[in-house]
Amino acid sequence: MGATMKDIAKRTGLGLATISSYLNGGNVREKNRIKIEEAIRELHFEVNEVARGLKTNRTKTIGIVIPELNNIFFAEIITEAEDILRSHGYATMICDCRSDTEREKEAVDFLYHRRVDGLIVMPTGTSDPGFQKFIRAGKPIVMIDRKMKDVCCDCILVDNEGAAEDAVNRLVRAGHRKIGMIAGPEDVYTARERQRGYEKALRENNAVYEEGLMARGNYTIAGGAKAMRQLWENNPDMTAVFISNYEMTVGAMMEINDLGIRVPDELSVIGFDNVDFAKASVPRLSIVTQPTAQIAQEAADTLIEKLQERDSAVNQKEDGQDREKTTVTVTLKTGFVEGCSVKASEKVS
Amino acid sequence: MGATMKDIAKRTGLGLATISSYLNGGNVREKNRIKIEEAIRELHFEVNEVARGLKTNRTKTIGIVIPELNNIFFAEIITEAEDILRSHGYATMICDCRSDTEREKEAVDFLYHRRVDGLIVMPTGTSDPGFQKFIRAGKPIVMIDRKMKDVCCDCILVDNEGAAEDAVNRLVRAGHRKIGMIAGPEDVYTARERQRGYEKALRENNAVYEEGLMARGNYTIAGGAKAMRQLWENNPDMTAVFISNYEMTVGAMMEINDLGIRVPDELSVIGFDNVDFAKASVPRLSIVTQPTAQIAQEAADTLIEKLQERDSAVNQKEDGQDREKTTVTVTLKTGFVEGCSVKASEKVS
DNA sequence: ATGAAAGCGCTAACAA
DNA sequence: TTGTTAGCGCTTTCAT
Repeated sequence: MGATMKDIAKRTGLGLATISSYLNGGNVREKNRIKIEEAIRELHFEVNEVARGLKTNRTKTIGIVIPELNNIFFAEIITEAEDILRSHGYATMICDCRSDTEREKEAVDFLYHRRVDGLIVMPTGTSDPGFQKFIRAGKPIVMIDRKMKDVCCDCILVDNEGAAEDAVNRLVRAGHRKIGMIAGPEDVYTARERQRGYEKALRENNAVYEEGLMARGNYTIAGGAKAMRQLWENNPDMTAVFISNYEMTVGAMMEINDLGIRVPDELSVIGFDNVDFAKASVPRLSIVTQPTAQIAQEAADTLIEKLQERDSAVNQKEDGQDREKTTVTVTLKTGFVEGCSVKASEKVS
Repeated sequence: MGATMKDIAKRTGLGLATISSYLNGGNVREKNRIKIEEAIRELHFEVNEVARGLKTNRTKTIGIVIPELNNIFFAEIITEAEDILRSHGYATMICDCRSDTEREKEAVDFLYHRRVDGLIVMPTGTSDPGFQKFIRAGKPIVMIDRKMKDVCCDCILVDNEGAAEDAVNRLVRAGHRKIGMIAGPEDVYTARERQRGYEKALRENNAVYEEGLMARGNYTIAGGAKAMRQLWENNPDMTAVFISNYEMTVGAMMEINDLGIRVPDELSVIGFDNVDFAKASVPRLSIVTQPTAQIAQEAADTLIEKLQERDSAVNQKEDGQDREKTTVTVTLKTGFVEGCSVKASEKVS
């Protein structure tokens, strides 16, 4: 179908090696360069990356495994990361595992068969779905958003604990004492972190911490709605609530509307992620924001760096052993967008 | 690094063809099957899909080109499609071209080099970014959401005109006469279709159609906000508005809140896409919904079918020529989710 | 700077 | 059913 290097060689009367050299930025006599370029144009030649991949044992492809593509937070990161990787010549194979550990395993396996050069992952569960295979094969992994005990790799995290702490502190500073939280599932890393921040803020401010002030929402819209209702019914004296992810923020707002709760007069609210939603809410929501673009940039950069390290290590085999597995963990700061959903309570401490 | 078929052959004392046959579901003597499976397990053998792809000229990979991954409508479709394709053994390479025709060209080229077997695309512009190359190579393309004159391929569309018409009709039936529309960019297929539906509904109902009642919002949040303000300022007697995509719906709602417009008392609103946002709005928005899962299913099915057709055509070469390029265009119905954002006006016709 | 030739891991004739 | 062999399109020594 398409022309191959052989065709170019024949057409130009040159050898295969010369064509290859030309294609890979090697030195070629001016005269030949022109001939080659002409032939390429006339024969519509395009490098076959598959063949190249077979030979070099590098597919120039990165696998991405995420819990949900259909989720703005993840989607924003992936968009950025894909863009950066592609600009470096890397294709990305995205696998959405629907927050299911079984599917996650399949996805990792799938990508392994496809011989991707590296992985960017947001692990769903707490146990390794097969990352070790990649590590053993010397293929770098960058973990995003969540950390994992038994897998040794680079991590790009967000200061979830700090974010939650800061949010709750803002409520405390506004004079609130009975502050509820809608937390995520216990088995999710970020959820635990955010919960810890909430508890820390309360402790340090000598505010009340009661079991009943924390409801779990499972990181879903429906979960957020249910948790909100539960909190509202069980805590008539609660004056503020901190919601710890986007989906639950949406769900909670739905429920708040249904219950006819006036924000911020009856209840102050701080949500999470998605500035657009926050701005379109009535009243505008105050929210914690995550640096999605930065996460993507760090992740892509880290991975590409590791990949290049590996490439050059092949050429100058000398340092084959002293390649210490130095892994980096970057923790990024969150942001805060002020809305009108927090009311200064009577007493300001 | 990993074991190859050769290793398995050596280990079992069998020939390469036998191993290959086993791997591809051929018949192998029970005794040998066991030996092979044992060797595979012990050597941790995994098929190298890259090598297989080189040989068969099939990468079992589908390219997806979309304007924005970071957009719920697209993301929902992609998630579904990826899932279906993967379950059929196809990997997907997603390229987000940021609604930029230049990037779109690059993406199509990129995927061509990667030798993907087929394409699912939502074209950004109106001219071919390189699809012909795929068609010429016999690689199927399925176009989603938008249609394109000069490219002959299967299309999965949505009845945009009907959707808009229906929405506006609802407003008319509720007694509205001065109905505004926030339309999308003129060069986007769906935008034109939706606008046509709006105009048709007005015409058929003898309602007023004035230039000033239509504002263009560019399919973005900011655009939607600006268009809303413009409509509101120029049409003091407008009692209802139809917003023709999700982002603009969000933007319009922000502006409505900022302007202090009471919905639906002062203004009735019908938005587009994203049920979650609609439900979380105050009041709950009435919206047009698109069948994202169905779109994905149709697209994936159509593509897979074409792919299989092509595969079997290779084996039974007889019908090489009578492979008519029969292309299908499916148009799916939209849905409507009733909220509380439409008020019955005084006079009901 | 260029050419010849070997081989990456697999599939697919063709033989046996 | 199984083994042998020849490539798929590229990169990469090793000569020249």
